[in-house]
Amino acid sequence: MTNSAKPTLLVVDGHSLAYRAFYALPVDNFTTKDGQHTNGIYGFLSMFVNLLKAEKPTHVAVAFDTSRTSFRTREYPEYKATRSETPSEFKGQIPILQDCLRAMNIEVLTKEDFEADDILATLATEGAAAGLHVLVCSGDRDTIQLVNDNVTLLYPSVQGVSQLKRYDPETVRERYGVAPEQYPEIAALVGETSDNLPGVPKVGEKTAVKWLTQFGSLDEILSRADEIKGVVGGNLRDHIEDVRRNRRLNRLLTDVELPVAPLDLAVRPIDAQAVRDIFSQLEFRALLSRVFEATGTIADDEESTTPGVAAPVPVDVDAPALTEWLGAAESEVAVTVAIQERLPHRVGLARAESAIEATWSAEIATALEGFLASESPKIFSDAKPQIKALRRAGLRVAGLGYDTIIAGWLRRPSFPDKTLAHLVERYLDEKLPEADPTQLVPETEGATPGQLAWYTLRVAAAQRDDLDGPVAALLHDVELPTLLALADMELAGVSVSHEALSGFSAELGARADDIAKRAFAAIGREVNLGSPKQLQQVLFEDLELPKTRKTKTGYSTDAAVLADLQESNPHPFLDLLLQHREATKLRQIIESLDGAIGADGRIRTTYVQTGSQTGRLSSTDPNLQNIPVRTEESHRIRSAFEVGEGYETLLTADYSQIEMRIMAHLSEDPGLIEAFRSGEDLHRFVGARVFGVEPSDVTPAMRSKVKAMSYGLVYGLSAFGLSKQLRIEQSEAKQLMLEYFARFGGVRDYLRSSVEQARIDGHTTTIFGRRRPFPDLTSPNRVLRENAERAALNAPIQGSAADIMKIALVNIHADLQKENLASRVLLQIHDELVVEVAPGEWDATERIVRTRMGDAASLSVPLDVQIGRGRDWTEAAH
DNA sequence: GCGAACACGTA
DNA sequence: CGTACGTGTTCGCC
Repeated sequence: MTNSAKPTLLVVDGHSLAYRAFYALPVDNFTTKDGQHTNGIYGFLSMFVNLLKAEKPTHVAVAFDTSRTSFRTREYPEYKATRSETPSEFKGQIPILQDCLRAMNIEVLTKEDFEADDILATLATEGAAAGLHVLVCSGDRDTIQLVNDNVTLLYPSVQGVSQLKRYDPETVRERYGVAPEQYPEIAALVGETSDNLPGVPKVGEKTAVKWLTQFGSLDEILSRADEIKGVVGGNLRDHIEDVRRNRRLNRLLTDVELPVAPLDLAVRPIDAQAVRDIFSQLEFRALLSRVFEATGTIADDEESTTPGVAAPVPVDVDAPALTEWLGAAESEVAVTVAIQERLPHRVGLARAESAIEATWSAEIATALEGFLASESPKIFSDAKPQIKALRRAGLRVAGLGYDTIIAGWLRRPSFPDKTLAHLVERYLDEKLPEADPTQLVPETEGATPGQLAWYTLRVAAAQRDDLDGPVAALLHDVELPTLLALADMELAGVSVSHEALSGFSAELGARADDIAKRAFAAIGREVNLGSPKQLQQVLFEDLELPKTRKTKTGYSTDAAVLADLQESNPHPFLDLLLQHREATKLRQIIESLDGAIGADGRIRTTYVQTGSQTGRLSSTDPNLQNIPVRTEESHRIRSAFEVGEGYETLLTADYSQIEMRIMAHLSEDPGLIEAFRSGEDLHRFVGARVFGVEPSDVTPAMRSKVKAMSYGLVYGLSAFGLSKQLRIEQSEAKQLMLEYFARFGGVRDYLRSSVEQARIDGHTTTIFGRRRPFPDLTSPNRVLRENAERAALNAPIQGSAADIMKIALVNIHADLQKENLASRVLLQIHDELVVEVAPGEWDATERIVRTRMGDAASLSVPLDVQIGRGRDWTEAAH
């Protein structure tokens, strides 16, 4: 019987081959959006798939080492001891690779205390005995000893893992000059540097083979070592014990006890959906079809359509048909509203096996109204703009059950899939039909609303499976209600006085021109003050001022640097430049705000709910979360934000020191908790402890130092950074931190342990279960790792604060509606809300806001809420 | 026209 | 060598 006719068992050393791939493939091309390295996984799978295709094994297993220690290291602790630490980027890939193999229904074998090669040896031996032809695939030369008439070794060539060289007994003899079973004897004499097994000095492959041919066996060589002359003979006699040890260690075990026998390893069909899911997480696309092809998988079940399957053509319905369709809907319905000129244009709906769509009309709106307002769960992809369009058409949406975009962001806040098209690729491995934007008359049709709803439904089904419990709760209880509140806030907008702004803009423009003239006079020529490049020429070459902090392209000219320069090398130009920057910046802000005022005198921002990695919102077009506040001039800008027509006053409400309170809660530091419970001014209290004085004796200088520290801690501030900010000696900053931690040791312990926990978990978690992955915490690259550490320090604190504010917002929004109040929340600026209060509603509104912000979370310290009232934003801030 | 780099506004 | 954002300008590139 020839080998090719026999059933074939393929056994693979997963560890050694993935390791080779890890070094062979450039990591840059194999990193997912959220930073997971995949080069080892990809390289291994690519080779593995080729093997399956070429060899068509009937039985398959992949073995892995469990750790670097085994019975060999116990016998000889130095075994492999010189190998450098396995890179963490590689280690992390192994469990994922194993998951991939399990999804492919490939047996993954490990055995505590044994190496993968011992598993291969055992399977090879047992497999051959069971009448199988065995293919051993390993990157470890010790496996050469396994080769015989029934066992062939596939060994990666120097070119990399894609080129495997076949070793049968004949090729081994050609290459090494001995029979396969004798190869370990050569290896014992020569030694193996990579395993830290020294051999006989000056003895290489050639000498070893010569001796073996001459004496017949290693035992014979060792017992007749006296007969060998010269230096090598002496070396041999001196290293006989090393050789004996090498031989003991390089003998692979063929009787490891395994949970499976070779005949149990028959290839099984892969779990197509599982493979699709894990590959999409790893962002492997082309590999998917190769796996399917090599494993003969036909992926045509209805849950998981093969790539390229066409979306159904939704039926275009009229209002009665729509009503009937909705009446028959028993499960969740996906909704897509196509928008034109900010109003609904067409609407698509999908539920299992059925997609419909309709052009917007009064009749369609009526048919939809009850369904949309009901609690019946509705699934969207990016619901907010659609809900806003429906609102403009007079329809309210309740029962928001799911949003694929928000869910995708919650799962991976680092790189949200911004569009349904991304999610369709990720979760379904299909392409969303897209209109060709370069064609006036597109050749390819974009997906219709009914098709988009259909895709949304299927993405949601696939996506929900890997949404953890706490994250699913966050989506349902916090994010989706927040989305509805934000839609109302965006629709409301905020009233801004064009008169107040335009006058101020002109004033600042004149001031900037005047400053510029004087600045030019100071240096004797005209430059573009807005060009850092030209400024560098002026400062560091013309004026020969000392070089400052380096940037990528030269030297910094930012405000901090200019202030430093002014102190060390006073020059009138420096101060004028700073003033010019301030005036032009302010003017620019005013101009853009003015331009954003709508016909009704209101500015409408867009909150990007998926806009941050921590859970915060962001605000764009225009950004209303960075309106100036610190200077006198900026108060004039905020004064332009005023109560709108039909309303009585503005209410501002902000959390005081919410991040420090969360720090107190999470760290359980008794001192910090006492600080907040005492009601004393936080920085005064902390200052008294740190400087060992009475609270009443804390000077403004002491207070500001401690304040900077407290805030800095939340960001992972170093002594260097603190000294820089406070303009004090680094030693003083260090001392300050030491004193701080001596008094508030719980804070230090918490900060340390939270980063350590994140390193173990691979992510941080907020009080409400929001997660943020941090793959770089185990990076050997110090810059990457330390950046990740600071971000991981901050994420649970900033994120918990964001959670709390969202919960407060949702509850306030609900209460205002419940009590039928016309007052409404307009703005959210991270820890502050701006509310427009209707006539006669101050008391009720103030009560709701104060209560709901105060009870949004139950921490071990109270949540303090400051409320202000006024006709405009500046006035209301006091 | 587009993107990178810089600068700077907020919490 | 302090986290999280968005926007405007300049400048080099295509």
